[in-house]
Amino acid sequence: MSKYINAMNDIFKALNDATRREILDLLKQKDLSAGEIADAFNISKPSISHHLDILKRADLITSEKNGQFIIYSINTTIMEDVLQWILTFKQ
Amino acid sequence: MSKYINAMNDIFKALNDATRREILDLLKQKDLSAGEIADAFNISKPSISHHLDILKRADLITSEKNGQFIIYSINTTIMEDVLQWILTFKQ
DNA sequence: TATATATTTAGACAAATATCTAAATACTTT
DNA sequence: AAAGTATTTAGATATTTGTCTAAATATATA
Repeated sequence: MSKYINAMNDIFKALNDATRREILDLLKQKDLSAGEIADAFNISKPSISHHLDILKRADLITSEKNGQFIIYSINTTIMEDVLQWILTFKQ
Repeated sequence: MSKYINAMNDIFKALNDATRREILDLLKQKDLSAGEIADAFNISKPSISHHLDILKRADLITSEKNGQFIIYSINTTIMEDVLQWILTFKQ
């Protein structure tokens, strides 16, 4: 099993959850702390933390510590892999 | 919850499995019967049938009965929804 | 009509997933 | 140093998922 296939697995797994897709939609607009992200959902902070971990493992987001906050940012370049796969279906 | 979001859920759920993505890759090349698809994998026919059902519910494939065979075809138009969503991440 | 072939449905089960609460870690402020 | 804030880790649990075998359904052929 190639690294490419593992990456695709991680990406599709990460995208297979409405909450995680919404998190990406939020981060598309601006960087946010874990707490700010959690505040946007009726889900506990530990659960959001877990979702962030899955997105991070898929390389869809990155994080940077800023004092006591952890700021999450979207990594749009990884979407290119999915985009390319999708494009193979265009005729 | 909108119909759009349900559709996206079904699509991402369907794509979140390497076997199902491979089935789509096969059907990209040509229409195949359920048996021909099953022959391409080391998975039982009932399991493949279940995968086909999930792909069909997501509208990613269509099926047509031809005698005792059921021929599956890819529906590329539904990929447009995913494509559009992915494209919102391009800067 | 009986038998063979193609596919799905039903039911079971182990593994993966999303969620929670409680506790731990790390940083900031008083 | 103690208390407060931000976040994650740990552990538990209910639900979902992928797989299997056995049985049912539908079509074709002898």
